[in-house]
Amino acid sequence: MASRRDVETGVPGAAALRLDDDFGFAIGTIFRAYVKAVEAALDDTPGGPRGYQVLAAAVQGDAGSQRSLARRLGVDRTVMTYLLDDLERAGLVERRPDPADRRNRHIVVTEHGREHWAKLRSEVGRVEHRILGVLPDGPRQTFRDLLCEVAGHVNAHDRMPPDCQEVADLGKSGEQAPTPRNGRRRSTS
Amino acid sequence: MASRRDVETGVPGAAALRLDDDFGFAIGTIFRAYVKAVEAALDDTPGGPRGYQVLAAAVQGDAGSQRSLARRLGVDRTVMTYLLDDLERAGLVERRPDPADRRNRHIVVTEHGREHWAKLRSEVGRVEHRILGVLPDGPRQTFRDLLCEVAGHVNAHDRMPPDCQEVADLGKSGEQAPTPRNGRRRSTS
DNA sequence: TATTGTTATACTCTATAACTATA
DNA sequence: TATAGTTATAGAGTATAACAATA
Repeated sequence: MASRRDVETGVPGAAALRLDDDFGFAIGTIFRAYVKAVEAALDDTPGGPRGYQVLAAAVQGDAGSQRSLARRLGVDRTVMTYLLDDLERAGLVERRPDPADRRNRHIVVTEHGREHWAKLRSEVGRVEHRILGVLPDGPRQTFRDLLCEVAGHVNAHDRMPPDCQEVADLGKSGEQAPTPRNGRRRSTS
Repeated sequence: MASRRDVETGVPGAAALRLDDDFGFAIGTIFRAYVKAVEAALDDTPGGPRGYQVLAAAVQGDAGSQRSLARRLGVDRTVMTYLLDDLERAGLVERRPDPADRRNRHIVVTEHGREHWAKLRSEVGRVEHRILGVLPDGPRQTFRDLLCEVAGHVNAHDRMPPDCQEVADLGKSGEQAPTPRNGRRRSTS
C-alpha cells in the first residue's frame, strides 16, 4: 500500500517536496507544453485545440447537438457558439437544424473540414510523439493506456456521461466553477 | 515501433478518432479535474495552485530570487510580483533583499507559512490520491514515475534548467508565447 | 547598457445574464 | 414552464510596455 514516498510524507501519494517529483507540477508541465505545441500546429485552425476537438467529433459523426457536444468537451455552451461561428465561417463545419426538435442544431463536417482535419490529425500526432518521445515503445504505450484509463474514470465521476446525465445533480449547479479567489486589484487610479 | 493504433492512422502515436483514446483530451481532462479539485482545497490560499507551488519552493528553501523562481514555475515575472504581494500580505512568505546583489529579492517562508503549507500539502496529496484512485498500487506508481520522467524531459527541452540558461536561445524570445488566434469580435456597438 | 522588480494599460478568455425560438 | 441557442456585458487572468533601482 505504501509507496516509497509515503515514508517521507506520511500521506499516501502526497505532493513531494522536490518540484520534479510533484504530480501537479508534472502534469501541468506536460499539459502546457502539449497545448503550446498543438496551438502552434493549429495556428490556422479557428479555436485552436478546442476547434480541433469539435472538428474531430464532427468527423466522427457523433457530434450531436451543440449542447451535448459542449458538455462532452467540458466547455460552456456560449463558448461553443463562438467556436462554431468561427469554424462555420472557415467552412469547416455546418449547423444543421434537427427536424425532430427544431431547437437543436446538429454539427456536421464539410468536405473541406474533413480534409483539413486529416492534415491536422497527423500534425497533432507528431506533437504527441515528440512529447512522449523520451519513453521507449513499451513504457510509452503503458503510459498512454494508464493516462486514458485515469481520464476515463475522471470523466465518469466528474462530468457524467451524456446518457446518465440526471445522476449528476449532486449540488453542483452549472457547467463550470467560477473560482474567483485571486483578489488582485491595487490600481484605483 | 508501431503501436496498435498506427495501422489506423498511419502516424506513430497519432491522435485517435475516439475521444476517449485521444492523448490531448485525456491529459486535458485529468489536468482540469486536478486543478479544479486543488483550487477547491486551496480556497484560502492566495494565488491558488500557483501560490502553493511558490510556498512549496520557499519551504524547500531554494526559492531563490523572484526571477529565477518565476522561470522555474513557468510564469511571467510580473505575475510573480502579484503572487508574492498576496502571499506576503497573508504572512506566508517574506521578501528579503540579497546583500550580494541588491536588485534581487530572496523569497523565504515565515513560520506561519511553513505550518500552513504542511496542512495544504496533505490536502493536495489527498486530491492526487483521489484522482489516481482508479489505478491499483503498482500501475499507479508506474504511471507516476512515467509522468515525472516525461515532465522532466519536457522541462529540460522546453525551458532550460536555470543553470544552463544561455543554451536556450534558439529563436524563442521571452517567457511565454502570446498565442492570440481566436479572433472573435462581433460586437462593435 | 543590462537586469531585477514594480506598476499601469490593454487585451483575451470566460462567466453571467438577458433574450429569442421552440417544446 | 423548460430547454437550445444567441448575444451583450462584466470580470478575471495575462501580456506588454514603461518605469525605478542597481549592476
